[in-house]
Formats: sequence, C-alpha cells, structure tokens
Amino acid sequence: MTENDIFKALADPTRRSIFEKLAGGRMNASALREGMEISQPAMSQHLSVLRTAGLLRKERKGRFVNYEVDPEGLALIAGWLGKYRAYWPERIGALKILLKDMDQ
Amino acid sequence: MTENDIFKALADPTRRSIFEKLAGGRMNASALREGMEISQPAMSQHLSVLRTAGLLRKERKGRFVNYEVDPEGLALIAGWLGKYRAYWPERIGALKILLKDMDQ
DNA sequence: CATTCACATAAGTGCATGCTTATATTTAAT
DNA sequence: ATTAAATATAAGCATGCACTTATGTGAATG
Repeated sequence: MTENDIFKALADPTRRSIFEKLAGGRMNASALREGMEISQPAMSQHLSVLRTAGLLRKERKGRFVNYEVDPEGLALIAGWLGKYRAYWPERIGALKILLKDMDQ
Repeated sequence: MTENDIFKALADPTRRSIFEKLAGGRMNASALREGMEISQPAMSQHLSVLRTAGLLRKERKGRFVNYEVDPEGLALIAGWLGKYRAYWPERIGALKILLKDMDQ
C-alpha cells in the first residue's frame, strides 16, 4: 500500500471504472462484471491490484467475495494532493470541502 | 488533458518527483535534473508527459524553458477525489496529522 | 460425495512505456 | 558568422503490464 501502488492502480481506466462502481456500495466480483465486457480472470486481477494498493477491501461471504472501497487508499491520495495545497484553485468545490474538513 | 493522461503521468515515480520539485517553485529543465541522475532526453520526455496531462505549464525564457505547476491538473484530481467524498470523513483525522507532519 | 458455482492463480502473448544514443532546433555568446 | 548551450525529437530496445486460455481452490447444493 504505497503511493506508487495507488497511482499505478489508478492509471488503468478499467480499474477506475471498477472503483467507481464500488463507490456506489459493496459488490461481489460477478456483479461488478455486469455490463463491463471483461473476462472473469481480468476482473480478478484488477481487483487484486486495487486491493494491494489499499483502494479496496475484500470480505468472503460464502462462495462470493464482496469488495468495497477502502478509505485508506483515498486518504493517501488526499495526503498527496495536500502537498500541493498552495496550487489548489479557489474555484474547486470539492477541495474547498476537503480543506474545510482538514482545518477543523 | 484527460483524467487518464493525469493518472498515467503520475503513475511514474520519477515524474512525481519532478512534479514535487516544481511545487517548490518554477524551474528550468536543467535545474530540475540536478541531483536526479536522469538523462536530458528522459527529463524532456517526462516534462512533456506532465505538460500534456495538464499538470505543468511551460514558458520559454531565452534558451531556457521554465516549468511550473498547472493548477488545472490538480483540479482534475481533486474532482476525481470529490466523487468519493462519502468515504473521506473517517480518515480525515489521520490526514490532518499527515499534513501537519509534512509542514515541518 | 459429486457437481456446480464464484473466484483465484499460472503461464504465455502483444502492446505500451521508459530508457538509451543520435541528431535536430532554438537562442545566446564570442 | 561560428560555436556553444538548453531543450526537443527520432528511433531502437528492454521491461512492464493488461489481456488471454487453462487450471486450481473453496464453498454451496443436489
């Protein structure tokens, strides 16, 4: 779970799609594949990369495995972004919210 | 200047180092190379990737070319991070500590 | 207990990517 | 004008990476 793992994991558009899907709530690997035109092994490999990076957690549930967003990874990105705070544009709402939360 | 360009650009540790150096202020390509053990063409190529991604701006100054952080790219990352705001809060405390440590 | 289902792992393949050396380009200095 | 300095581009190469097919593992169901 390093900065490098995270950025490499997110460098792939398919993995970002998977991550985005999971932002909607926990889901198993088969459900994730629906409407994604991706093979089962490919999905499994992508999930492994995202998990190793600290962006996802997994939890076995019988013969299914549920995946969910792991805030640890997001915190690391936020930390990285925080280093460049001096350059954050004023107009960015999301950042303003982040900034506000961090200042408390 | 797409989300994909940005994440791919940041997936390389050398490029992240270059970007971090530039966070300290504008600098030309030769100055950036100092203490980095990287060839001139490699640096030029990295700068090109970062610029295409929208993470850097360039400005010719005589026979030097100064590079500086472009907030546009950071805004895009912030926008991406913003989509997962629902998962931020629990970790904001740790993030605050992280940022505090980095300020020293 | 045998089969089926959900998922993981192994091994191989083609393309992307970061490097190299060589050369071009642009501006400054002599 | 010539030369030198700063940077960019070209072409080739080696490694990484996302995919494939095939097979393994672990759990439910009949």
